[in-house]
Amino acid sequence: MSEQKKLVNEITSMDEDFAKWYTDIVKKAELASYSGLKGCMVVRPYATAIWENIRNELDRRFKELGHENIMMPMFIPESLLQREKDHVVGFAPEVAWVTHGGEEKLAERICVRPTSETLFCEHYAEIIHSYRDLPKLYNQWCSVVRWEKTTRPFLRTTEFFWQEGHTMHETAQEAMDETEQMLNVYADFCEQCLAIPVIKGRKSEKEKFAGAEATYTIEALMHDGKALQSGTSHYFGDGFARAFDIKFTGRDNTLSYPHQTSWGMSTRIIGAIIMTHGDDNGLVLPPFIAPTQVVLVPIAQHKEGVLDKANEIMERLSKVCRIKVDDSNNSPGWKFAEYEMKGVPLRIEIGPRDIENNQCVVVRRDNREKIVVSLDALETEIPALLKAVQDGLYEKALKHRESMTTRVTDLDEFIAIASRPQTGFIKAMWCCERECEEKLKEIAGVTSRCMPFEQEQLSDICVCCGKPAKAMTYWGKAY
RNA sequence: CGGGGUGUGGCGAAGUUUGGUAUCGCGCUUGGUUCGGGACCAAGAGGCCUCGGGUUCGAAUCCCGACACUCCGACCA
Repeated sequence: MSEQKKLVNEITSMDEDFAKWYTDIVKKAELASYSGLKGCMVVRPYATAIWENIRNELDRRFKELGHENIMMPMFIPESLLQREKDHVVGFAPEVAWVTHGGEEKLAERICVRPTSETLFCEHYAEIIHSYRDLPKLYNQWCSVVRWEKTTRPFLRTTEFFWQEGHTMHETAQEAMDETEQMLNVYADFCEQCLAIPVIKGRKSEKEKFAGAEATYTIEALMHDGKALQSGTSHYFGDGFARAFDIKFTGRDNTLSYPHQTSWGMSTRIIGAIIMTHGDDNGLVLPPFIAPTQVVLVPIAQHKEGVLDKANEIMERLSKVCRIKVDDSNNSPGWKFAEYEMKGVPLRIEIGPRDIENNQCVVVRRDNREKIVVSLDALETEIPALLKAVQDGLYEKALKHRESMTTRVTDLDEFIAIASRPQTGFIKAMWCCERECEEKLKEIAGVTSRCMPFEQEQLSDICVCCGKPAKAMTYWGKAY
């Protein structure tokens, strides 16, 4: 790729300054712009359309598994937030508070939801009375607010959009199964629809959600060798149920506490798409979620018959893909660059010469390959090429992750790998003690990403302290 | 929250050291010629120089303060 000429010179190159490259794409591809309030961004129509595609597919998958959507209030009274001790301690530092209604000072402060566990619990306490009321499988699409100190578009913003699933179950086993099932939904979605390979695993005690018994995660590796948590699923046991006094009469006619889960994926995933697939010419979108999958650029469109042909092709192809014609007065070269920057997976060029030969030129965004396609074969060729792009992106991302994953058994080597400009994933054995986790953070600057479900025995001892190891763990620098 | 950087038409910048009529490129509007990798010509429109104080005959420029963005840390799903 590096030998390819850089055609879009408005975007800073990745190697030069990755952070600037990222914000350049966010701005130039018209994904987001800043609002007047710190950390709050305008999600522009293009990014909104991407999010809608993500959302529709996830929503479909959730419902297929029996989940129902619900809409909770955005405000939480302080007393309610404080019901679960670990939870409030975890979130208090980043909560936005409402103190006034109009001019009148409120008797009790109200928090803008940073997450909605407490609201769901309050509601569940009201509606769950019998084992016959279980399970409750609820989900909501909403935005939440966390007063972050450092913000970046999509990756960390004051307000962000997400979905949060909250479920209640009769038994611990059922809840654990749900936790795992939803993590798998996220992982499959990332790999199949977004072409982002992920590592599934469990978070350490230090990294787990405030109030959870166990937190599971899918971790993706970005182009710069940093990790991004891309989705998360928690098992709560009955901790919240006890704190919120949610009880039901069981099959044996005794009172029990239900077992709970929660799981979420946010607009942060758009950041993951940018940083997994993007290149120096801009965004590269996986066809599955691209708002426009094919852009048709007419060449010499003022000439007789060209626009008619273009519209005819669009008409035909709109039955098999999301396609649009750009018949604006910009030059073809301008259009090529523009849609590359916006990451449109395929471009069709059609001009007088093509029409004469009953063909068109199709160009892939991911590898710039130019393919001459007969106009008669478009309905089969275009979907096949879209699939090829989708698969190609996944393969490329997987190869990249593998090339940046290092197995380490020695502490000095660990530190050496961690201090490279692009750390990547480090796989190493760990005793699972917090002391070693903190030490590795201090001397190598990495955090534990997860203990993967797929374990390997690299050695018998912890890479840090030399005591017996309990789990092979992924380490890295994270967003 | 600590340390650095930046803030000038829609976007990107010059001008700030040494105070003196607001500049350039891109974009935008109108008309015309173009059209297979960011076209060209001509004529136009558009600026409380981030905001608030201060110094001065005079401030984009000097001083004080605020805010925002951004990078590096810390924190943080």
